[in-house]
Amino acid sequence: MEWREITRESRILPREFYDRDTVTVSRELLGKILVFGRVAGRIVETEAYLGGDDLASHSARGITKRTRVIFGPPGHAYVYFIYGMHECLNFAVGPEGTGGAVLIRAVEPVAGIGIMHRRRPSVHSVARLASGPGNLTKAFGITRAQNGVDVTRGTLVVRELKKEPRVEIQVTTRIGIRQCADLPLRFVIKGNAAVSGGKSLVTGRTIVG
DNA sequence: GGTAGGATGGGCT
DNA sequence: GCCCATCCTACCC
Repeated sequence: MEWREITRESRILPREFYDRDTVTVSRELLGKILVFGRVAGRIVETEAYLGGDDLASHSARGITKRTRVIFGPPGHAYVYFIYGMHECLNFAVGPEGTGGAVLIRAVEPVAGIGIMHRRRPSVHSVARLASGPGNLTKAFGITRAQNGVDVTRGTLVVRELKKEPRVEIQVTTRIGIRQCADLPLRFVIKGNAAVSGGKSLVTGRTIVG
């Protein structure tokens, strides 16, 4: 897709989009266009991390220096560092003071594909460039420097195409967690090649087909 | 096609 | 000191 088409035929998602319950926002982010600088991709995989009782959420133990962004106003990026080498992108959702967040796990590259290849020289498949939360941030150049930024304005935004193709959503359990591992809170565009784990979905049990 | 294991550092108890 | 919302490589079918 050309940049001209992306900017002309879409609008930046407003704060109200993010100011809703975590599952709704997680589902509706599928098919939207994530943009950072000169790189863009279509979101194909998300996970919901609820506030309150969801022990898999970083927000489960309350407000700390790390988690304060999650409890802040909706529509801000929460970027955290994990396993000593990877960073993961989330959006704070729901009203200020609540602990909901959406993890962006994979996008299908749309623009800036040459840049992504340069950042990930060992990857030769376009669909794999930003497939998985750590791969996505590496391909996009997103780091903890983006933690806390407003994603309704600026260089890191999500855009909604005016003519958005209908997507078929598959729901599974979340990947790579131990607590609350049986909750149906992972959402993918069914059959999309950029979904992490490939087409088999073996790492997350399918709840709704 | 598949999986086992190691790299690596910050957050929190 | 232990846990962790990961990924890559090596190696084996």
